[in-house]
Amino acid sequence: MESKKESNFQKIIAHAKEYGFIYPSSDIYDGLSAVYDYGPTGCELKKNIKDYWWKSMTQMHQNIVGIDAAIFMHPTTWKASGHVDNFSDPMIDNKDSQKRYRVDHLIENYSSELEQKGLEKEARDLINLMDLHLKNEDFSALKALILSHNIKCQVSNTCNWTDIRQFNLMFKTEIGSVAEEANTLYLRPETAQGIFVNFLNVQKSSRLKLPFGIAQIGKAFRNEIVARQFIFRMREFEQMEMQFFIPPGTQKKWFEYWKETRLNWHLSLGTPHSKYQYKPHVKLAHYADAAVDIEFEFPFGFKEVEGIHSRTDYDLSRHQEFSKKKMTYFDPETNQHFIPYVIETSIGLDRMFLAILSQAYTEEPVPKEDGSTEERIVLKLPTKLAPYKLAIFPLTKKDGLPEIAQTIYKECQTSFYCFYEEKDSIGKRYRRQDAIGTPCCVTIDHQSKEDQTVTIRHRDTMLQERVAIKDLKMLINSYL
RNA sequence: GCGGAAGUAGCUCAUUUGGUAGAGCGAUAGCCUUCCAAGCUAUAGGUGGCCGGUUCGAGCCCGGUCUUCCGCUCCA
Repeated sequence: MESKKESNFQKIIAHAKEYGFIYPSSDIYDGLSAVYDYGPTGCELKKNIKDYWWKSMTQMHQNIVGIDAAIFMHPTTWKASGHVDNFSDPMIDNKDSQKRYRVDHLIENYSSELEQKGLEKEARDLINLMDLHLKNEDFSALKALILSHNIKCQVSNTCNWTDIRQFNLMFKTEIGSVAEEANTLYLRPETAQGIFVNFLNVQKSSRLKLPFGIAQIGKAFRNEIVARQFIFRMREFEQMEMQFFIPPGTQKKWFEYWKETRLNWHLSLGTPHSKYQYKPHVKLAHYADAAVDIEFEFPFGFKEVEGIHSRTDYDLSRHQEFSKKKMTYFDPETNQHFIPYVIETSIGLDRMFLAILSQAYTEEPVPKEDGSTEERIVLKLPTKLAPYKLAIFPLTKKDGLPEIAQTIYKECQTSFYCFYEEKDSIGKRYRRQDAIGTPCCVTIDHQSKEDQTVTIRHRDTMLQERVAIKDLKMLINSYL
């Protein structure tokens, strides 16, 4: 079973490349680890997922507006958010057990062992030394400290340590032509902070009253130590986030509201409920007072596709503290100033893409005329997400059929994406559209010249019906 | 990061013990046919991941390196 799932995942990856959904980045240079490019069909599908989310958030909610913040942000942003302190840790590996430790945890553990033995002074000295070396980022001194105290790995019970390495999960770069400490910029590791620092701008310019939300879609970057599983964990990825600002004390109610609303959004795409589950966080992040993941059953198991976090007033308070700007909201009804609480919904666009793709990928037997069966591969994408909505085929290349087909193409292309092809047999053309998930194909045949009708062939059922050419556009639009 | 496996045409794979690469599918053009991947003809496409070594000669042997996959590890 497991191996079948795995091989299915391999097939999805191969299919994604073959049909122009996703390629490895810089493919001609053998790819770049954990970075992928979206191809012609892939970028349409991705864009359609984005649009579907964006509209459900902004267009469908009077009190949610969008922004598009820059990827570069003032360096202090990341001090305030806690990313500079929490996102970067010196690590050390034990070569025998192959277990990795955070250096500070390793030394702190040993220090508390010393304390228990009554060696309180030694313990204190050790911690003081560690703090000094950590502050100076003197890794060789830190390693010497570990070795001189004979600190052992709890698994292998040896001191066979690697050198200490810094794993900073934020990508660094410099602004300006001179590389100085003060000019260090980070590529944002999450999009949320762009919303928080714009909270006052948006609230005032849009004259919004609590509760209200700010939505954003954008790239974020994390220098993951290990990034794997295709586009599930990439170093450059795209988030669709909404921060919902509320009065303090109402966070439980709104957390439940968004938890339910967001799951319903996923289910509205037709995916069976059994493919989704909630996973509450047991260990909460430093900023949260409640958190739940919405997990999807990927080919490699249930994994997070979206997170809903009750972030309290942590972010706005921290920005108020670091920027010295008041981040409070004045409630005219109660005549009170306060820092709003925040419920965050954060969905990984690439993960959503993978969820949609793996849910849609289907291999199914097709009975042939001679009684045998063959297999077809079909992407059963929701119609609103499909890259192309309609493929238009003249049955033959002559007798004026291509001309009629082109007329239909021109008529429809203003309303939705169409695909035109006259090459190869009709069956082959149908199957190619199955493979990229086009929900409908119309074929122009000789009868079309007589009575102005065409056959429309449906992707999932493979059934055909005859419709008037003049009704075609309306019919497809009714599916969207 | 550690361990294991792999890298030959767009894809799936061949190439018997070292003698400068083939097939199927796919692609393109044409013919014939026309409602579920039909047939025929022709064409294009590879300095065998990359670098180095051994050898008269390396896709094959050796070393290094990059990338991918699997397992561990990590993942506010």
